[in-house]
Formats: sequence, structure tokens, C-alpha cells
Amino acid sequence: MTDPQPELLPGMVRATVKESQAKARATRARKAAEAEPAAVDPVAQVLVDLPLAHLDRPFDYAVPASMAETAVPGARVKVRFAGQDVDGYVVARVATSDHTGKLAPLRRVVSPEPVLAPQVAALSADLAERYAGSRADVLRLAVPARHATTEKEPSPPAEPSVRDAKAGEAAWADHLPGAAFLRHLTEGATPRAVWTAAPATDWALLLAHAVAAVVAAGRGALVCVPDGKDVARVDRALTDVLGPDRHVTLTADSGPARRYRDFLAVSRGARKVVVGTRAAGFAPVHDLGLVAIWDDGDDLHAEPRAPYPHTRDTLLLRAEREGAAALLGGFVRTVEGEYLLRTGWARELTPTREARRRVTVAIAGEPAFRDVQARGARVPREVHLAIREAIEHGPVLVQTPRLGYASALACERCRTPARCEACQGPLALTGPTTPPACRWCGSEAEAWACKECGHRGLRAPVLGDARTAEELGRAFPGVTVRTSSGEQVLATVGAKPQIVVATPGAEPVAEGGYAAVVLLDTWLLLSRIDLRADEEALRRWANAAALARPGGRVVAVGDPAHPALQALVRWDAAGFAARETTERSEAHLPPVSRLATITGEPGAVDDALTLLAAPESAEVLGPVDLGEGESRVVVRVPRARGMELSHALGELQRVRSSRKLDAVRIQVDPSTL
DNA sequence: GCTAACTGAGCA
DNA sequence: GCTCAGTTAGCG
Repeated sequence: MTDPQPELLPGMVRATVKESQAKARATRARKAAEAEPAAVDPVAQVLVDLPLAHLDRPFDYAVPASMAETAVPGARVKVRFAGQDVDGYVVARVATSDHTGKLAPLRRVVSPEPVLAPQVAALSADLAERYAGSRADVLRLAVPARHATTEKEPSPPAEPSVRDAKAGEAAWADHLPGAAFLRHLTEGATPRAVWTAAPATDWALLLAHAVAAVVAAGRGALVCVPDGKDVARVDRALTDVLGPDRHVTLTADSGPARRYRDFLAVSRGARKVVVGTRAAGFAPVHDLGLVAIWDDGDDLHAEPRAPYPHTRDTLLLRAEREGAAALLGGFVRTVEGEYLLRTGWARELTPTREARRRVTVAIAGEPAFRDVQARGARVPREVHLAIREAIEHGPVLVQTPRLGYASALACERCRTPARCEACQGPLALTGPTTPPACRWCGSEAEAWACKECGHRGLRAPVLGDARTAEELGRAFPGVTVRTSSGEQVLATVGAKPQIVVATPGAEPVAEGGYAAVVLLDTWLLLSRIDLRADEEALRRWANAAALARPGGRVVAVGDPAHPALQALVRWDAAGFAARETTERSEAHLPPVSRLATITGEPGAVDDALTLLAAPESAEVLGPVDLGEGESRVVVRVPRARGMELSHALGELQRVRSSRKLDAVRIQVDPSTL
């Protein structure tokens, strides 16, 4: 056989020879570099980005002289690990190593930019321990992806700020002891507070003043809020109070270049004030003087990626570790906030009696099921009247829960939970037109009748925001009706009269506040099948109600006897949280207990349970079959044994990983079950 | 996870 | 005595 392309051969040979010469030169060069270690601290301790729990510790590498200046603590590097190139961060440079064998050299310094600050490296260890995960996982959340072009640009210096301390104290005057809290911050002290805000409070402005107080003391601040809409709001408030170019915003959706630029401005100390969503909790703010979280009950603060840290925990850990003040604020108080008060870790900041009463909350009874069925009218007469009166003076907000919640139905007359005839599972709504169906077996219940009283009516079916808007449009001809929900969320609306129908969490802020706020179908939020249904319902109502203007009215449609609605009427989130916390403590639920879940294939979960060296006092519940080949166990211990449980779970992951057993997912204090 | 070293089966 | 597939320890 002849070669089909003989004329190509000489060239190919030349190329190959050239290549091998180049390779040989490179090898010689590398050998030479290895032979010459850095003169000072020739050992780099490197945290290697590996997915294996049992390899979650620093490894020592030799620093070649050529990298002596660039392989600084915090720098991204490439190293050889188990025969392949992996990413890592230098966490320290030291003179000697404990490792007995010969150290492999660093392969490459990706960039001398110290992106992993020492305090964040330490934080990642704390969080990994607490959540039974690995530092590598935490670091993936903490350090943004590199953007080389952006890295070359210098970070612009911050503008000097002017601060009006009087304005700060005036803004906080409605909360006690707000002025004292601000003074402590200004003096460089580290007060910790759980703040329950009064209705109609411009909370973003108050946060900005707290930040300004810390900045006046020469320190930095970090504010985490649930979503981008809130980031924008705090951003504006900070610009008003601090002036421009003093702070940065860190959000997931600002794009890689912008995100890295803002991160670098913080990491280089050019900006010492950060506001952002949950990932901002890791921002390496220099000289951190204050951490703040707004609406800590919002589950957007719960990180959905392993090891599932909650922003509240991240920030509180940082406050302790970095000697910073802490502020947990919201229109409600979470059970975790209540627990911080009970243990004396934080003090309370509460509205004055007058501020609490500047919005009035009333409860309207639910419309008759017959009317809802017959006319699709589920807005009761007194609510119509309230809207009619308020619309003369400004915009009206109507909150309507969206469909699709896991909502259990009940008898309309006697409130007995509606159960499936076939399997006794809870009946729930699945859509606006389909009959109620069983959440367990899926069978539809068309001819349901109550077992207790024989009544055939279920509680008012819910129509969703579009239908509500339609109904209100018919009732108030000539009035603009807008909706804000799902994909189309309005951030703000103007001061002119209009009706805004919004789903929970999507309520726009109205210029000057709403003349009235209406909360429809409160029973629907309360019937969510969740540990925190009541707490979460109150949170959502309070967040909407707080958007009323001073002197504004709030009308909630629901059962006036329900404790969550009573708490709303009295604007007594503190009392409600106290009650919830006591109930939860009696039921051995967080925050007084620590609880963890182990999820995975049934066999893997069983193995995990066998391996788990849980504290003596641990209770194991389950395993429960979740379907789709997964099962789950819940392990809980008294709060005092929490760290022992975390440690045992971490050890379990390390053993499992080294023995190559099937993976299980571990969540410590999951926000929902 | 991956690689490299080790082990024992199979065959000349 | 050697190769090769399968197993396993350790990764700096």
C-alpha cells in the first residue's frame, strides 16, 4: 500500500521534531524551576477543590522560586493531585512541612490576586463543620468565578462620605432603643439586635443609617436581603445616606464581569459597604463592623446548593468571628430571632406603641361559599367598601395567594380537614378548574361530603391573581387594575389611585405608601403543609401590610380567631414568635433542637445510619420513603448537642467518601421538611 | 474522583 | 517469568 499523501510527510516530521524539542526544553525548564525552591517560606498550604469529603484539608506544595512572589495566601493556583491538575487556593505560606515525602511543586499560579481572604477561609471551615459539608463546597459559593480582563483594571477609590447623625437618630426614633443602637455603632461597639419593624417603616433607609453609623466609626458593613428588588431599594437608600461610590451591590444576576469587578472592589478594600442577596454574605469586607439581614424568614436566604448554609447563620458566625455588630430585621420575628433573644445573644429593637398603631388592621369574615361558587365573587362586601373609600386617596394593594401551594382543604362548615375516601390522604387544590385531589394517591374527590357534619362544601376555592384582577376590574369600572406576580413583578408603583393585585412576595412598593392593603384568602397560606405555615403566613401578610402609608388601612379576609391573624391585628410579631418558639420547643423542633436530614437511596441511607456515631441523646425518625427511589431519615438532638451532631455527620461523610459508599445528601437545620 | 501500585490468574 | 485485568490505597 502506498502513502496517499507522501508530500505531507517531510513537514509532519519537521513539526514533530520541533514539538519534541520544545517539550524537552519545557521539561528541562520545569525541572530547573523545581530544583530551586523559593528562598522564603518555600511551602504553600493549599486547599484543593476536590469533591471528596475525606480530602477536605490543606495539602502542602513546594513553591518554586519563580512563584515566590505570586503564590500569596488567597491566590488561585493549579496543582497536581493524584495525577491530574486541579484548582486550589493558597491558604498560607510556611517555612516547613509536616509531610514526610517529597512535596510536589505548585503547577501554576493562576493569578496573584488574593481572592480568598483569611477570614473567609476560616468562615468556610466553620460553615463546613456546622453543615457537615466540605470547605470546597462552601468556597464555590463564596468566591466568584475569575474574569481576567476585569482583574487587570484597578478598583477606583471610594468617595469620602458625609454623614448626618441627627438624620439617623430621627429615622430610628420609632424604634426602641434605636438611637442607643446607632450610638453604639458610631462608637465602634458591637451591639446585636433583633429588630421588629413598625408598619410603614422605610426599612431600607433605617438599614442605611445603621451602615452609615458603622462607616463613621471607620469600619465596613454587609447587608443581605432576600431578592434583587430589595437590593435595589437598599442601594438607593445607601446612595442617599452615604453618597455615591461608597458601596457596591452583589447579586447573582449582574453578570460575571460586573460581579467580579464589584467583588474585587470589596476584596481590595476600595469599597467597605456591601448590599446583596445571599451570596453577598461571603463578601470579604475589610474591617467588618456590622452584618445585617433583612427578613431573615424569607426562604431565599436558604442556599439551595450544598452544604445548604442559611445567610442568617453565615452572618452571625461572621459577627462573632470578625467582631462585628449584628442586626436581624423584619416586619416579623422568626423563631430563630426569638431564640437569639432568649439566649441573650441579641437585644430587641421594637416599634414604639404609636408607630405600631400608625396602620390599622381589621379582619373581614370569609365570603359565603355559595357566593363564590355562584358568582365568582370572593371579595366580601366590607372589603369592597374599604377599597372604594381608599381608592379616592391613593393606590390599593390586594394580596392574593397564588395557586399551586400545597394547601389542604377543609369542610366549609365545621373546618374538619378533608380527607381522601380511598386512602385518608389530605385533599388539596391542584388547579383552578380541576376538582380537589388527594395529595397522596392522586384520586379526585368530585362528590366529597364531610365525615363529621355531612356538609358538601369545601372552603372557598381560590381563583388566582388574574381572576381577582378581573373581578375587581368589574367592581370598580374606570379604576386601573394592575397585577404583579410570577414572571412579571413590578418593583414600584406611583402614588395615583389604582388597584394593584399581587401574589405574596411580589408586592410593589408604592410611592408614598398604599392607602389600603387587602389580604385575600388568608386561609390558603395557613393551610400550607409545612412546619412553618403559620409563621410564614404572618410574614407574608406583614410584609404586604407594612407597605401601607401611615394612617392607611389593612383588611385581611379570614378567621378572626386565628392566632396569626390576631398577631397581625395587634402588630405583635414578637408575641407570636414567643408563642411559636415555645410550641416548637415542646415539639422538639428547631431552633431549640437541632435537626438534620439524611436523604438518598434506601440502602445508602441505611448504611449511613449504621455508620453515624450520633450523640447519645439523638432521636432518629424514619426512614421515610419519599418515592422515586429515595428515602429520608430525620435525626434530632437538643440544641446543646448540635455541634456534636454536625461533627458526627461530617465524620459520616468522610468515612462514606473514603469507602466509596453511595452518596447521601445531608441537610442540617433545613428550612422546610 | 483519579492514578499508580499491587495482586493473582493465565499462559509461554 | 511475563502480561494483563481487576483491585485498592493514597493522593502533598
